Order: sequence, then C-alpha cells, then structure tokens
Amino acid sequence: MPRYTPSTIEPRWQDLWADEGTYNIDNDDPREKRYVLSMYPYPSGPAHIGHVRNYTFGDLLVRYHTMNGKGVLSPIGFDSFGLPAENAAMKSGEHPRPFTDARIVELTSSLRRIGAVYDSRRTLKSHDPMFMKWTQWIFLRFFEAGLVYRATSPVNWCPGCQTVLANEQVIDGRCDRSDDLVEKRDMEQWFYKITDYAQELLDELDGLDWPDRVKTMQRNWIGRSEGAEFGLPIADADGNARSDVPPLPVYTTRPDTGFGMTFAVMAPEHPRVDELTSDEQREAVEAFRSQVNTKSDIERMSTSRAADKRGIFTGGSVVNPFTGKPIPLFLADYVLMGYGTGAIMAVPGQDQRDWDFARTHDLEIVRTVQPPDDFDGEAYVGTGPAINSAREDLDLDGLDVAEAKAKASDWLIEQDLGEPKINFRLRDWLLSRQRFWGCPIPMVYCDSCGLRPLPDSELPIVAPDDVDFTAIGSPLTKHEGFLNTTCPDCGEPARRETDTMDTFVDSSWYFLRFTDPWNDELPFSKEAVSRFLPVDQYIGGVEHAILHLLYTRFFMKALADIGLAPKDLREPMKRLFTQGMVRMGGGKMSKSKGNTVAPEAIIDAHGADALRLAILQVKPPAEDVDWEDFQLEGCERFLHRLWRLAHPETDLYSNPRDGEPNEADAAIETAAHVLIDRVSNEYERWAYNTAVAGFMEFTNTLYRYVQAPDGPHQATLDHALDTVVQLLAPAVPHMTAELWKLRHDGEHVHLTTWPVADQAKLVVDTVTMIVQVNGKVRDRFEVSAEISAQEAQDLALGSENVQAQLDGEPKKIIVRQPKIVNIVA
RNA sequence: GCCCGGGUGGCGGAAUGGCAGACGCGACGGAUUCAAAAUCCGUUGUCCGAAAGGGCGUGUGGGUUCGACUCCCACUCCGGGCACCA
Repeated sequence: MPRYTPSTIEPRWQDLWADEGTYNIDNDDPREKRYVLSMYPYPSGPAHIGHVRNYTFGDLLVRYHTMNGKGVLSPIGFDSFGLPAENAAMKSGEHPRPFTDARIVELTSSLRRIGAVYDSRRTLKSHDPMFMKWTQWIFLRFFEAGLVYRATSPVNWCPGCQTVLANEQVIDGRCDRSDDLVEKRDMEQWFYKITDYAQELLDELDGLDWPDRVKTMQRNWIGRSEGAEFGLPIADADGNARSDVPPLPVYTTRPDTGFGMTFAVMAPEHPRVDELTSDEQREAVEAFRSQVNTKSDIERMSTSRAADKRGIFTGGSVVNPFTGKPIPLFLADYVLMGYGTGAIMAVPGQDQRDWDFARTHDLEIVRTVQPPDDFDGEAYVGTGPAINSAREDLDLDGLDVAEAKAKASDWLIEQDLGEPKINFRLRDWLLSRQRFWGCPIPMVYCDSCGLRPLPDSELPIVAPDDVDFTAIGSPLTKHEGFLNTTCPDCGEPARRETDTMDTFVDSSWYFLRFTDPWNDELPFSKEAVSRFLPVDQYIGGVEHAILHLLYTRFFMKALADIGLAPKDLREPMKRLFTQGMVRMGGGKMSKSKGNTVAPEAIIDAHGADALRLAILQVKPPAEDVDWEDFQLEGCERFLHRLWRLAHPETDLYSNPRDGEPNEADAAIETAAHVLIDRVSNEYERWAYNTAVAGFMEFTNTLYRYVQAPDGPHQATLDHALDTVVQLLAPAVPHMTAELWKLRHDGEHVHLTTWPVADQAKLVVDTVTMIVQVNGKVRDRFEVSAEISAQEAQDLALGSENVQAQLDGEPKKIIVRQPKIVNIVA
C-alpha cells in the first residue's frame, strides 16, 4: 500500500479544481444559490495562520453546500489599497502597485495551497482600474443623491509626515511612523451621510442572523437616545430673559430634571462662545479655549477623567425656563460640540459629571429625584419620585421619572420652548484620506464653477505612476500632471481633488461586484445582484463588527434607494459568523514579536489537510485560540489511520466476509448513519470541533471492527468508509478526493451527493437506563427503548446496588423511562 | 464607569435540566522490533481500597428542582467592546 504523501497528492487536486473550474458558477446556473463569502483580505504576502483559519471555514461551507446540490458562489478578492503598501513605497521608493501585485500573487498561492476553492474568473482587486472606475462612479451617484458632502472636521495631523492619520495610527498622542506629536487640525473633509440611515440601520439589526455581540456593538455605536431639545433664554444683567437674541438650544434626555438645572455648559468649540462671553472673562475664556485646542484627544480625556471637570465661567448667564431664575453659563471640555447642540443644561443632582463640575466650581446642587433612604452616592441617576419640581403651571412632584419626563416634555411644547428630539451617537462617515494609495475622489476645483464632479466618461481617475515617494506628504499634491486639469463645465483650467477614499469604501460594495464582474456598463446589474444577494454566509473577524459591517449595510440601503440595487434589498449579509483570532502564547501574533507561524512551512511538513483538520479540531470556530494549543500531531495521525483503513490496498485486515451481515456489522451500519446525521448537523451549526471528534471516534470504532477475529463484512465496511470519506470531503478535501478516486474508479468525491441518513436506522431500540439514588448514579441497565414506567421502576428497585443505598421505603420515585429512574431515599 | 463573553482533569476541550470529562494532546503499560522510531492494543479526574465498591469533584456563596456544568440571585477572577454622547 502506498504511503499517504500529502505533498504529492495536494498539488494534483489543486490543479484539477483550478483547471476544471470545479467551483466556477455561471449566473444562469439553475441550482438553488448559496453565496458564501469570507471577508476579502488585505494582501500582505503569504497567508498567515489567521487567514488560513478564516478561509478554511469558508471553504468547508462552499464544498459542503455544493455537495448538497446548491449552486455556490464562492469568490475571492483583495482589499488592495491601504497604508502598508504606501509605507513600504516610502521606504523603498518603489511604486505601491508592483509591490501590491506581488503580495497578491503570494497570497493567491497560499490560498491555493490550503485547498480553498473559488470561482477565479470573478476575482477582483480594489486597485484594479476597472474596480476603481465603479467605486468612483458610485461616489458620483451618491453625490448626486445628496449623500456626499464636504465639511470642516478636526483631524489627526502629523506635522512631520504632512498627512492626516487614522485614529489607530496615533499611539499615545504620537505618530506611529515618525513619532511626532500629533495635532488636532480643522480641515475640509468629505463625508458620506450615513446618519440619514441611522434609524433604519438600528431597526433592521433585529432581523439579522448575526452574533448578538455584534448586533449589540452596532446598537451601541448608533447610540439612539430620546429626549428633548429646548432653548435657554440669554439673561441680561438683571437676570431677565432677553428677547433680542435667540436662546441657547440644549439637548437633554432628562427634561424631568429641569428644575435642578443650576448652570449651563457649552462646548469650548461652540460658535456662540464669543457672543455670550462677558468682556471681563474674555481673556480667560480665550486662554482656556486655546489650551483645549492644542491638547490631543488623549490628553484631553486623561485630564478630564479626573473628578474635577475642567472648565471656565463665561461671565454670562442664561435663564432656566423651569424656575425662571438666571443661572451661570460655563465652558467645559466634557461637553462635546459634535453631539446634540453642543450645549447642555447641567443638573448636578442627577448627573455625576455635572456633580463633579459643580463641586469644583462651587455651584448650587438641587436634587429633583428623591434617592432611596440608603443612597450614599453623589449624583442620583436612578428612578424615584420627583421633588423640588413645581411651579404654577407645571407640577412634577411625586411623579416617577417616566411620567415626569412626559409631562415636562409636553410643557416645553406648550410653552413653545422646545420639542421632543431623537439623537444618535453615530456620526457621518469621514471618507477622505490625504493618501496616495487609495481610490481618488473624482472631483475638481474650478475657480469659476467651484467644486465640480467629473463626468462618467473620464473615469477611472487613476493615480499616476511617475511619482516621488521620498518627498513628504501625499505625492498626488505635488504631481503637476495629475493636479492640473480642465473644468468639466467651463473648460477653464482647474485642479483635481487629491484626497483619496477610505479603503472601507471599496469593501462596502465589493461583494456586489462579485455577482457581475464582467459588466462594463454598470458596477453590477440588478438581475445579478438579486440572483445572489443577500450573502447567505459572511465570515470574518470581529474586528470588523462595527465599521465595515455598518458601512456595507449603509451602502446596500443607499444603492437600493437610488435605484442601482433592487429596492427591497435592504440588508446585504443575511448571516454572519465572526471567527476568533489565532494568538501566540496568549498574546497577539505580530511580526515584530517574531512569534508568527508560517502556514506554508506547516503545509510543507504535514500537508494542508492536516493543518485544516487541526484548525477545525482545536476549538469552536468563534473562539480565540493559541497556536500552542493546536493538535497537529493528532490530526495528522488520524489522517494516516484513515488512509490506511480506506485505501483499497489496505494491509489492516485480510479476512473480509460476504453474505449476510451479523450483529456487529449491523452496529457499524447504524453507526455510519448516526455519523451522517451528526456531522451534517454539526457542519450547519459551526460545531466543527465536535464533528472532527465524531470522525475520530468512528474511525477508532472501525479499527476495532476490522481487526476483530470475525473480520469485517465487506459491503458494510465499504459503505461505512465511503460515508466517512464523503462527510470528511469538505473539511479535508485533498485526501478524501484521492481516496474516493482510488475506491471509485476515478470518480470525484466533491461532485457526489451528500449522504442522507436513513431515519429508520437512527431509531434506537435499546438504551442504557441509569438508576440514581438521591441524584447519584448507582446502577445501569440495558433496556428496550419501549420499556414501561412500571418495568423500569421494578428493574431499578431490583438492583442490589440500589438496595444497598436504601434505608427503608423510598420516599419518592421519579421515572423518566427509558433513560433514568431517580429514587429519593 | 457601562455593555457583552468566559472560568470544567496535567493541557486544548465535550455535554436538548438526566451517566461530568466525548475527541485529541501528554503520561503510563502491553504487542511488534536485535534496538529504537513509526505502528497496533489498552489504562489514565482525584482521594480511600487488593478488589468490589465508596468519598470528593465543573471559579466562590446562596437559591429553584426528584435531579444543576446547564436555570435564578450575589460575588470574584480573566478576556473583549465602548468610554465624558448630556
């Protein structure tokens, strides 16, 4: 019998799947569709072990659904724009394109070597001009639909690199590349109006078959809150409301606590600060504002985390409309300009932040909710009856929080002071990056026409090749050939936008392009999209739980609303699975720590099948796993055992029988059907680790069976082995393909039909009945599954072991035949 | 601070409220071998016992139940997410 040698078997099958296009699917394929998609990777070179885990799970499902008669769409692509390539370019001076292409070749080869199969005709890359064209085209459609706008926004600016940094590039307030101190700068930026969809993004989470954890994270991120917005009249020197200036709007979720508002606070960036600051305080306020401005976020947060909230008195006052009394107006950095109205009513009695601020600035504190008697905290945020909250036309005293909220809110409406308001924490998506290696934003600046979109005919706008990476800042801003163009409207000289798009834009629609990659009239046709969407199973890491997965949902809704995608297609990802990370010694794997695992080396030594099996076996797929915990030896040993057992020239036994099967044969036959049932179920439930245990168990059983003195019954054994090989085919594709070919005259296991368990064989006729005394097992019997309650009880009481535990008559006997009898002594 | 997960043998982990520890690793014993590796067959939670058998065992404390790893309450430790969102 030839040895099992994965190094010769595996490439052969990989070639065959690729050459024959086994997993290609045409759009007019008549089979019921399944769209199985693993998040497309950033091409960083050969696959790392995390990739292998991710793509093994996806590949298993692709092969499993195919064997179940489905027409599976299994595409792969590359998220090929992004920082690492640009950083490498800055180091070497080489253009990021050849660098990126080389990494894609390496990663493609890795994926092929782990046996992952795709419809390679549909493969795409973000930096492919054809893909860029449609990314830009969609941008223009969004622009036309009013979903794109420009606004000033504070950004992280690295003075050394002359560029904007993403939050994750700012480490302890410094640039992760140059180590310069990062500044906050206000710059004009491009935004997608994702907040238009905040409510729908929140509502439709409920219907998604996603991990609860991810749905919760998105809910929190969207952060819907219900409250009221109302105006605080500006007070004159005598404390009376002025009618000549508009009031200061504030947002609160607790209108019921209005009587406890003893001061008001504006964000330092609030546009009305100058107007509302008194002359005496102006200098101090200016000093405070510039101090806040130069602080990085991190400093601002760490200092303000201390109990004393940092702030300053404006010298001005506003009127508390509930009490009619003037209250001082402050500036404080714990109030954020970006949320609500950028100004708040401060109620120290019911809000800890306001409490802290009131204490450091010696301000009045009035409780408006009665805390319980045993309450010994500071601000009381719990429920209770309202107190100190009455005036002539509004009496909240005694009402609970919910009632008081409603009544106070109604009063604000009646008085024409304000209205109920819903706020979201979600901000619009800042999509522009001052980077070279991204998809350029297709807009121009014309001196006479202003900001103009480019016509579709000029797309794609591709970054030039002859650029200098050794200079500081994005090369696009210095490339005259790229910069200078003509205005599409008036034909006069104009400048091109040099910002590129966030790479999350590419990943927000790539899964749609997969359905129609040959289309050169549109990014995708509605027909192709409705043929394959929604994605039946999306697979990726939890690190994308919020941004990527929120952006794809936004894109889907927007594309549907502007008529590019089917109108009723609101959600792109029907089912999501987030697999865990692969770690090293409890920590994250990273090249800098030198603790990476090279999957290619493992494949060289043990084969892709052993690695795939080890990935499936080691832990439930959702959990993080340490590389040290992988059981590669055990998995490899199992594969060798199965090979030896299932190979037609096996040396394990020499005495196969024909004729009538005996009892032992029947037990094997039954076990095979139980295995079909079990594994099918476990594949569906992502319980791959227990499925592998099932294979090992069954194989161990077969070893004992064939080595027993009677020898195996040939037909029974063949069926059992064929079953294992088929069931294992999605998980361990190369070896099972080879074994099946040897056993079945060249046939291809992945084109066979998934076995179906014979339900009649799953019916058990004898079971082990356990007998407990006071919940402890004292005896067990093999009994018929149809045993009566009386028989079961009699059997239990007849047990010597049970009698030894009994002291007199049992108090009570619970019979759950045929599985258990519990005797209470 | 708030919101999620999770604590089970020497280790990774199994277990619709019904035999805790499947399967694998490791360890130990046996077969094979001149010998070893590989392979094959066993044993392996822990304590007492020669054995039969018994005591104790799923982070801690309580509760519900005939019966709890599983459900409920409180606590604790570990991991993750968000973090002044009014």
